[in-house]
Amino acid sequence: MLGPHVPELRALELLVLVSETGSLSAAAAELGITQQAASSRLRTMESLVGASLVDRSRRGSLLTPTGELLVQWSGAVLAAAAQMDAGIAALRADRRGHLTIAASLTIAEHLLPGWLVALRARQIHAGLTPTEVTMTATNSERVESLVRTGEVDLGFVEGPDAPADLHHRLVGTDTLVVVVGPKHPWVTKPSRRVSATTLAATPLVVREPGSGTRMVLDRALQDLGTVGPALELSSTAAVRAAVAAGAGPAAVGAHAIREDLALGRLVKINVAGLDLTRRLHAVWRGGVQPPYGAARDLVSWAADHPA
Amino acid sequence: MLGPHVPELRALELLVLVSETGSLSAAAAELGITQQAASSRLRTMESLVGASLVDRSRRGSLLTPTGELLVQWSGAVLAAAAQMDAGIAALRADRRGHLTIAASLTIAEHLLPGWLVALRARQIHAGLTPTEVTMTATNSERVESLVRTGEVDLGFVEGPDAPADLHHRLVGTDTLVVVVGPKHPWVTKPSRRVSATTLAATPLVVREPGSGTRMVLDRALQDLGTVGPALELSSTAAVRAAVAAGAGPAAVGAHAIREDLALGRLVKINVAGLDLTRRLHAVWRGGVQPPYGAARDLVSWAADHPA
DNA sequence: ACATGGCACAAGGCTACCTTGTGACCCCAC
DNA sequence: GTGGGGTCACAAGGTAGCCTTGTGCCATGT
Repeated sequence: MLGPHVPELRALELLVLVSETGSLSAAAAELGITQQAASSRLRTMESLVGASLVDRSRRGSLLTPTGELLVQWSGAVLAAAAQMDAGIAALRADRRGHLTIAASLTIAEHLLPGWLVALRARQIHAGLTPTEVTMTATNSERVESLVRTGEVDLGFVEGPDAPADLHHRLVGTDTLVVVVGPKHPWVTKPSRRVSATTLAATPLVVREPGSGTRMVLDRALQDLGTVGPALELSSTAAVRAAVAAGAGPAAVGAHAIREDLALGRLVKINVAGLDLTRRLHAVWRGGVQPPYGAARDLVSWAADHPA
Repeated sequence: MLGPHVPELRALELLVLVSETGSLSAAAAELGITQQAASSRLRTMESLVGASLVDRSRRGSLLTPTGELLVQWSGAVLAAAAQMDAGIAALRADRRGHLTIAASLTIAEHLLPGWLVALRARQIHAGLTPTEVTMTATNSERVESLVRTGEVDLGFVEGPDAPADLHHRLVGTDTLVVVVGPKHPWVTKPSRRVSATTLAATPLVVREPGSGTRMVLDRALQDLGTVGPALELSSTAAVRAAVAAGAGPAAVGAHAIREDLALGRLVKINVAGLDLTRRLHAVWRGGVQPPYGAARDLVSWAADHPA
């Protein structure tokens, strides 16, 4: 829950613009509002935070140290918001004549928005008009089929290997982590370590077949003889909740549960000798190179900037 | 600049709460507003984003896939906002009877808010009432003096070494990066590499004396015979702007210029054989252990969770 | 001296939000 | 079957916040 002293995004944006332009009226002009509106918005923000943020003078405005601090913090918030903006823009974009992408949920959530922001920034920096991108988020299996049928220009999938019949390029890897609820018996094991065979013999909370996470897990356990799942759910959030409630162990992407681990809602279990590496690939049809200029840029940026 | 389709923080928060509680009215209750207000807020958010985010049913509400995606993105935005909230709370807190902290600017900006959020979460998780923290952000020199005079309970400083006459504990390290503007002659050097002596013989854009960044730089260059600075500025933002405009090279913390590097506003230069490591220390007066329970928790959490 | 640029104050209108009141619907328990 | 608890939507009304227009002041610079 957010306290009552946090300004809204638009107010933070204004403060950052004031810091960059050194003037209230210039910042207002950038936002397309009047100077008076900016002045008042800033005032309410100052009374909200409880400190003066801007030193107004007759020839411009300079931030106070507190203001600078807030600008830094706003930077992080607005960077995340910019990623969301890119994601929303991709969800909204008109589907014709633009670059269409399908991505697995993990990639759509955590990686793709950042890539889109970077692509856009680079295009603007190069004097181009930014490409409009349309994004579909679905599981890896369906992403591959969308690429095969040509419904999208470019796909991003996750799984143990690259798909065989599509051109691809590795754009990242991550590793699944095995977690249990805080009251699970494994929590008391020495160094919280269990063997791969123990894991394979335990009913797990898993994602639906066709998801990259599920494929990696099935592949890792296939030689150990699997037992049926305890529960099969179609979103990571549902898996997290089920595991926290004690439904059984699960293997999930590390970033999705960082906060749960810190708060003790979930506990990480070490599993010896099990390869839970998930490979993230860009995939496309046709030539060896990704199709368009923008798609090519996006793929090479992604490949060069692992998470 | 943020597009017009990004909801405000409160709206995002509502969506996350709906996702967690599975009910519009429950989410509304948590926020202290009526169910109708929540319903309308959600509606405007949906028309803003241009997609339906929640499937309303007679017994609860479930997010659509798009809604889930937005929740994930909101997670990043709200996490950053929570850090800002913690920071603002520390700026606002009443100074008596609470834990008072002074921190160098870098730490106050990038690290401390996260630590405060974690401390608060752990205290709540342990059933304690969270400690109110008061924070002052200033340069390392003044932080040390505030700790010495007892005006604050705990300090966080950065510099080449730990301060000699205070108890301390290492809570992180980072490395300064040498950058120049995109049109600087060094950009064309092979592998963008210059020698330490070349750097020492060049007038630099520096922070004011007393800042940790400055101390690290002075210390690293002291045996090479320094030339006077090109410009002396009292904030990292000012340094970044000056360097980008071509005022000369500067050494700055890596995280502060990540975006500038990606956009090509600044270019990183490799300097051979120069130790620009900055050590981040918690410092306190009195016993070998940090004073209070909360302060001790904070320090050990910080030490155990490097950035 | 006068234009320019920067900010604050004041008044007015509009919009958007929130609250109260109400209705429809479903599930469950009795 | 029927009433109670729960969910959400619709409607009406008030309020408050925000934005715009209009104005004044002051410093700088030409």
